[in-house]
Amino acid sequence: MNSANKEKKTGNIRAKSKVKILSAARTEFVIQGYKGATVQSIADRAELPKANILYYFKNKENIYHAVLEHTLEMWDQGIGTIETDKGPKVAIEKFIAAKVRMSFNHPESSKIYAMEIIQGAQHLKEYARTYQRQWVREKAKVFQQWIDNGEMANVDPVHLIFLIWSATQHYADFETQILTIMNRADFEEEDVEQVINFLSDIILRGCGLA
Amino acid sequence: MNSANKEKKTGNIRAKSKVKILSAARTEFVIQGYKGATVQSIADRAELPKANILYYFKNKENIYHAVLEHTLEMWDQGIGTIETDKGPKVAIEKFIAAKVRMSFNHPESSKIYAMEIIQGAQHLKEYARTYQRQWVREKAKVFQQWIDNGEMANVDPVHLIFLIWSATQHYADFETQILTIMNRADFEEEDVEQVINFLSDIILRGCGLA
DNA sequence: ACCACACCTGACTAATTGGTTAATATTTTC
DNA sequence: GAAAATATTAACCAATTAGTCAGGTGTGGT
Repeated sequence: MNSANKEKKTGNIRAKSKVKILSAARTEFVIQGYKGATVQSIADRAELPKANILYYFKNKENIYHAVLEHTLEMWDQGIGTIETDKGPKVAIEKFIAAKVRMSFNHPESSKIYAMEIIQGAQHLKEYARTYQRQWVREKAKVFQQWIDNGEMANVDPVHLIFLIWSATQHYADFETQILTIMNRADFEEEDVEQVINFLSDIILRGCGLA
Repeated sequence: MNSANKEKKTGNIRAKSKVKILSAARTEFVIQGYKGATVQSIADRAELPKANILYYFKNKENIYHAVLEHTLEMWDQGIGTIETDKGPKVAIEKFIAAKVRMSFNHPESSKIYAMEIIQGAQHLKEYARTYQRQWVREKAKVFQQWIDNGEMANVDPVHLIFLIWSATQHYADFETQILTIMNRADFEEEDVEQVINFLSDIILRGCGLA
């Protein structure tokens, strides 16, 4: 038996447990914060004994790192690439739509990430930080070309990315406040589309792309 | 001597200590989170013995509540009122400017508030939550009238408020990320004006007010 | 059957931390 | 300047919690 097969078999139960633990951990870290979330509370939520958690993850920080990494992976997969070959309007529209859907479908990941940044990104490795710098610069360069070609209004591309970023992320991070203000218990499917339409509408017009 | 004078005198040292403690606490709560910030770490930052902290504030939760309350007061004072008597353009411009300045001048307050909301607003009293609902509804009503009068584009007023809120708040909460992306150590005075101009420009145009 | 290895977990420990207390010092008031 | 009120602080305690460990149980391969 080669090592790939072995991994697949013996890793099965391992993988399942890890997923369960990480899911519980994500929730606990959001609600209680890094220090406030206890290994015991994660264990309780995952319905596993505490020692079992620490069998799969060396320590609490390791769990947190795994949660963070998962978030970054998902972010990269979901919105890492912007479709730039059909012009600014499609690019912005699709970017907004993808990011809004991410916010509504995975609010916890967004929240974890937000808290990490707010607290100074102490756990984020250097490469994760500079990676984003590269990402933004790359996209900004494309926007700048569109501006130079007169395909969209002359707005600072970097700040435009911040704007889209913040406006979309807001629906995940400030979920609680938004629901309170809208006097609702939960978001519904049509809310997602409404937000996408609203943001696309106003931001496209703001970019002279109406 | 009347009680006002008495308060003024005996409250002097008390007030000074409290300010020092709250300032230290604010920083600690931002960096470490509620559970992560220890009374000792607050004491160290305030350069006071721990027991002295607990002489002025019954317990840790009390300190946190005081920090939160101070934040809400400042928010209300700085941006509680929108100047609505000069039409939508001035109203939006001034609101954006006030909120951006708040973000750049008091990022820690914004961060504390953001973390509180992200974690489910567990410490926010009911009145604080519903107060904001009233606030948003009131402002939204004004926007709606402008829309009905054809003074601005037909955009959902509530989501417009969310948009301005998030875009401005972002510069406080995601300070770390933004500085990294812009490859800067700190913000400067001209950054504030640039952000105000950028956001006013794009949002006003988005609202058909260019 | 049996071996090797992965998986599981109750019980324990050392360190941290919120909060108390009681004794001392300083300031205010008259 | 003495009494009263306020402020200060070291020492202590009970509770919580991250992480260890030793002794299990299951399981797949031969």
